[in-house]
Amino acid sequence: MHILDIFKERGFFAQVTFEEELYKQLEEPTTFYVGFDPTGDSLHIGHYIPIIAMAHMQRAGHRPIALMGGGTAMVGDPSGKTELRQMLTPETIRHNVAGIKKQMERFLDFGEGKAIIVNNADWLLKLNYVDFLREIGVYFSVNQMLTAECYKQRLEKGLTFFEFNYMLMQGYDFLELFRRYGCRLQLGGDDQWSNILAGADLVRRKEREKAFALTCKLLLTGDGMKMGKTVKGALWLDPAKTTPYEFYQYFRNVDDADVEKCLALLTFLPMDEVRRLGSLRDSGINEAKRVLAFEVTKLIHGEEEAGKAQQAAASLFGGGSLEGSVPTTALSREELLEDNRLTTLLARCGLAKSRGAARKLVEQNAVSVADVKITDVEARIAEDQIPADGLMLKVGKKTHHRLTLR
RNA sequence: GGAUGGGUUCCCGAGUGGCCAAAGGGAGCAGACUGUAAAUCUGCCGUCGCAGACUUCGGUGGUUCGAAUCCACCCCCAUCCA
Repeated sequence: MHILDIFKERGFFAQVTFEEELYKQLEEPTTFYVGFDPTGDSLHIGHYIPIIAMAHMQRAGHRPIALMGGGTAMVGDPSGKTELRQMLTPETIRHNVAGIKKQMERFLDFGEGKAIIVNNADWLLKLNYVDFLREIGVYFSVNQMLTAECYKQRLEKGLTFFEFNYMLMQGYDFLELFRRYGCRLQLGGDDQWSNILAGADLVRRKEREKAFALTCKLLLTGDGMKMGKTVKGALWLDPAKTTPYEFYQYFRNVDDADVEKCLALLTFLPMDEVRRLGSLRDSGINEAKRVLAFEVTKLIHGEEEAGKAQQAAASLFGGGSLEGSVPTTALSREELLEDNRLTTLLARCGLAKSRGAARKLVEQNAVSVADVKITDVEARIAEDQIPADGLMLKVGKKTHHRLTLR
């Protein structure tokens, strides 16, 4: 099956240039790239679709380049956000790149010549302003740029020249990658369409060579919101930032309407299976959600962690003995003796932001200790109430936490 | 550089001297209902907290018993003109 048809079938496809030509191009091994902002040392679920797309491409015999935007991060993409980015130090970028690469290795084979990882700071920071304008600037029409969707929105709110240049920088990346590695395709989220187009156009004009742009649908919830936001912020791929259990739970709880879409985009399950699971209705769709949560967690954290998360979820929600991995906080005896009020413990375990917040949760009937609802804000937990395998704290219906003594 | 209109709590957006921690909506959290879903209804929703205290309305100073609200200067944004 042609890779573009796979993309279409699984719902990746958003926009593409020269579709016919690209079909032909992709019949032979092609080098392509996806850009990532190394603004943090972990990827989150928003980065995940392009990564999966890269993996599909690599499986189809193409060579991916993961471009770290160490240079472009110094300007910041104006599409979407209004704030200026923080300037990153080279050390931070190196640290972040290392972290991100590690996560990508689960999906991409970085073996000899199979995939490339580069940082655009290597060429962008060396650029000379006048040379750049003369070489690259001449190929950009301001009139045309202003009609780009990403700038149109900003024209209402204000756009600095500083940010306006972002598109040229990203365009230049494509040109540079074409020159260095013969890269002919840039892939990205649909919000990157204008920027990607700029690069493909630049290669075509400057080098008179074929270059293509392809964007993937963004991971949106049924009501058009960006997916992957949780109480704690983004849904991270780093287990230290978002535990496998939390990760699993996020997908276990997606909207019915989003299940099939997520299965197609986020897993490698065959489409027949995806369609079967997606067609389940009412409580039957819970099976689909379990599969979705397990598969995605497996891809990111490995089968073992996914299994543990699934077990934990099953026992917590289905009753029965507790197995698997539930977030746990270990307290020393001294800490417990110091202040054993339930509200304090909830705050310590991160189940509430503060004692005040914990108090409110208790008042609202949200807290259970070892499956017993606690309504007394002054409740205390004695040492002998904590079994060896830990005391289960529950906030709301879905947040479980284990408290143990060291 | 000039003229005009603006900058309010996570977001949108009311508020023009005390009744303002600040309407309303959204988001978020919790409760009920459910299928660990959605929709709906209810409560919470600046910070810490038992009470109560403390900090916010672009910034800095000022007027006043009292300022998000009045004055001065400054910074930022939008629109139009140069």
